[in-house]
Amino acid sequence: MRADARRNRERIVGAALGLFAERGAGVSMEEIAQAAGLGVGTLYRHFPDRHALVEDIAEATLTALRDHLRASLAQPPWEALLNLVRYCAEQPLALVTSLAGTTPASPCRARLTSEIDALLAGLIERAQDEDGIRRDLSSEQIAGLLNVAICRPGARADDPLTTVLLDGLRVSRPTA
Amino acid sequence: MRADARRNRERIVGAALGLFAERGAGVSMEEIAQAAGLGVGTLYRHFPDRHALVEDIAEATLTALRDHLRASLAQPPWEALLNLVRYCAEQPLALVTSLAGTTPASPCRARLTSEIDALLAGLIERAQDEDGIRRDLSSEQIAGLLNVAICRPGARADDPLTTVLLDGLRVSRPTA
DNA sequence: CTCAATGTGAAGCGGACCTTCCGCTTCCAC
DNA sequence: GTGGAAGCGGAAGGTCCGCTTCACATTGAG
Repeated sequence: MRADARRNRERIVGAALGLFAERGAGVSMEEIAQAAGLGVGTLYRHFPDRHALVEDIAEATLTALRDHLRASLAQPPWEALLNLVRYCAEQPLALVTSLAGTTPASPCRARLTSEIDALLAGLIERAQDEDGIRRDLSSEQIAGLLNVAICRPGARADDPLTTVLLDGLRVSRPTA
Repeated sequence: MRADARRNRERIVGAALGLFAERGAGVSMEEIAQAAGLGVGTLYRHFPDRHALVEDIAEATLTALRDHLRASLAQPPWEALLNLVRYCAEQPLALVTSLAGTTPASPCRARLTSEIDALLAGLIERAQDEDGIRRDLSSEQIAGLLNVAICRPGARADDPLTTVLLDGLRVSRPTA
C-alpha cells in the first residue's frame, strides 16, 4: 500500500470518528471527506460504501472499549466506573450508540457488544456490593442511564449532566 | 366552523403531540395524519405547512408550561422542581427542544422561551438558597441538564435517569 | 335538497444523500 | 529521470423520502 494512501485512510477514519462523536450518525459522506481534506471519491476507494466505514469504525471503537473495560477490572469498581466515563468522554464514542440502529450489526459487533454489556454489568454489581452505589436500580438500568449520559453527541466527563449523574449514583438515601 | 372540522383539528394536534413526544421531531406529516385517522390532505387543510403545525403546537405547549411554572412558584422551590419534572414527563413535551432547531422561532415562541428561562432560573436559585440544591453549578447549567434529562423522547418522571439526576442535585458533598 | 365546507390520497416536486466514473495527479521501482 | 500503476477528485447520475398540491368525492348545516 502506498504511503499516501495509508495516510489518507487514517485521515478518513479520524475525521469520521470526530464528526460522528460531535454530531451523531447523520453526518454525510461528503462532510467526512471534506473534514479529512479529501474528495468523496477517495473515501470510496478506501471503503466500498457507508456501511463498511461505519462498521470498521464501530468495531475498532468497541474493541478498544472492551479492552479498556477488561483492564480496568483490576481497580476498585467505583474507580473503574469513573475511569470508564472519562475514557468514553475522551474517545469519540458517541457514534457507537448513534450507529446502533443505523446499520444491521455484524456478528463481530454483536459479540463485542454483548461482551461489553456483560463486563459492565459485572462492574456495576461489584460497585453496588463494595462501593456503595445505590441498589434500588438494576445493573441494566444503571448501564442504560450511563449510556444515555455518556453517548450524547458532545458529552464530556466534566459536564454538569455527567457530574450530577455520578453523584446521584452514590446517594445513600434516595428520594422517595 | 363545522363540528367535524373542529374535531379533526383536535385529532391532528393530539396525534402530532403524541408522536413528537414519543419519537422526536423526525415524524412525517403522513404519519401524523395516519395517527389521527385522517388523510394528509385534511392535515393541510388545517395547517398550511409543517411549520405552521409545529409552531401552533409549540406555542400552546410553551404557554401551558409557562403557566404551570408561574402557578408552582407558590410552592417550596424543591417541590416546584419535582412538580415541573413530573409535569414535563406527563405532558408530551419532548418536542419543544427537539423542535427548537428545526424551524426558526417565531417572536411569540422566543418570548415564551425567554419567560420560561427566567422563571426556571429564579426557581433554581431559590432552590439553591432554601432547599439545599447543590451550589457548585449555575442555574443555567442546572436548567440545561434538566432539559436534557426531561426532553428526551420517551422520558418519564420515574425512569432511572430522571431519578438519579434529581438525587444528584441534592448531594451535599459532590465528588471532587 | 343544495351547496359550500371539508376530506381524500395519489401524484408531483424538490432536495439530500450515496455512489460511480473517468480524466488527472502522485508515488515509487527501476 | 521516467513509466506506469495506484491513488485522487468532484461533477453527474440515481434513488429515496418527505412535503405539498389538486381534482374529485363526501358531508353537514340551513
